[in-house]
Amino acid sequence: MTHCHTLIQSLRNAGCRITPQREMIVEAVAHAGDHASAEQIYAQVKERTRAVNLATVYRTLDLMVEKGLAWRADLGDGCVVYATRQHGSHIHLVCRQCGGTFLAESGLLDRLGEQLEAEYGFHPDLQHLSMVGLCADCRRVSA
Amino acid sequence: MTHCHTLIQSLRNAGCRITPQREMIVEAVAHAGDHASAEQIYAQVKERTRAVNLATVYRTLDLMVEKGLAWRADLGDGCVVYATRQHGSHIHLVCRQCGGTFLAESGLLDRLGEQLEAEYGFHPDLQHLSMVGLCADCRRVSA
DNA sequence: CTCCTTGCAAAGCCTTTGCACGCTG
DNA sequence: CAGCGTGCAAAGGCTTTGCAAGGAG
Repeated sequence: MTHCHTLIQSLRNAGCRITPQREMIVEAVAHAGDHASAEQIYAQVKERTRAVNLATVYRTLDLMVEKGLAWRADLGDGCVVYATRQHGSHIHLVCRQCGGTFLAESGLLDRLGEQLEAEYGFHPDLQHLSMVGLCADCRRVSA
Repeated sequence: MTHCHTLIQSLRNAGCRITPQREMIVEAVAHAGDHASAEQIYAQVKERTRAVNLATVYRTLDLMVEKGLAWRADLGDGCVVYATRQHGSHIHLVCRQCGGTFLAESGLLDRLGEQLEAEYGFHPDLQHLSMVGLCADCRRVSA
């Protein structure tokens, strides 16, 4: 995983020590796809070794966010997920009925971002965005 | 507060019993302005009487949301706020630096909502929307 | 050799729940 | 009077923290 190397390198450059735990956690986040919770990262790492503690996962994730290597997205309902930057920005569509999450192009947001910036001076983190609502399936059912 | 009467009446019509606690909590939410946390509602009610429990506040807020009398907005970071429907829809702009929250016209979202609906079949709750980012002040400081 | 990181366990925080009593309708 | 709603206290889930031992640089 060449991308992991970049991330690890960034951590090293930031003056952080590289431990086996950190390597595995970073790789897990990078592999995790669009988003993964702390618990999911933990589970993935534990498949490779028992020698990792959940507290360490939290600490490492915080570290990655702090160093700008990953995003933390709060999907609401206490559901927090992490993703490496390379996955790019997108909107998390969270269904309030079935709890499912879907992804949408964040290009839709460019215009909104510009407007917020122009009118309010507020610069939104579009990578972090999540929207609650009803997904297509649940709308069909409740209709 | 005539609006409170409407809310109370709605509760009654929904088959709920009207207790002094519920009246006070409903009034507190209606007065609370654009948004208030459970804790803030609790504090506001306690100013009038000691005879209310935080658990009751949570239960009543849940009830109001369930009956469609209030919105629950998850601002991220475990910060959850409530507002009565009369306050209308708006975007919560949450600054990740200073923690401040600002309001923006939700009209900006109409277009986005339509697009999400057309392209993904997803119907977003625009009233519930919050966006994390950097506010004008914090951008100036960190620049 | 220094001191950053880790594991463990305990504490925290916010929210929910079980239960018996009390009040609404 | 029937049974919903309340207070109290305890449990719950997720996350953070303190501390001593261990490993990176």
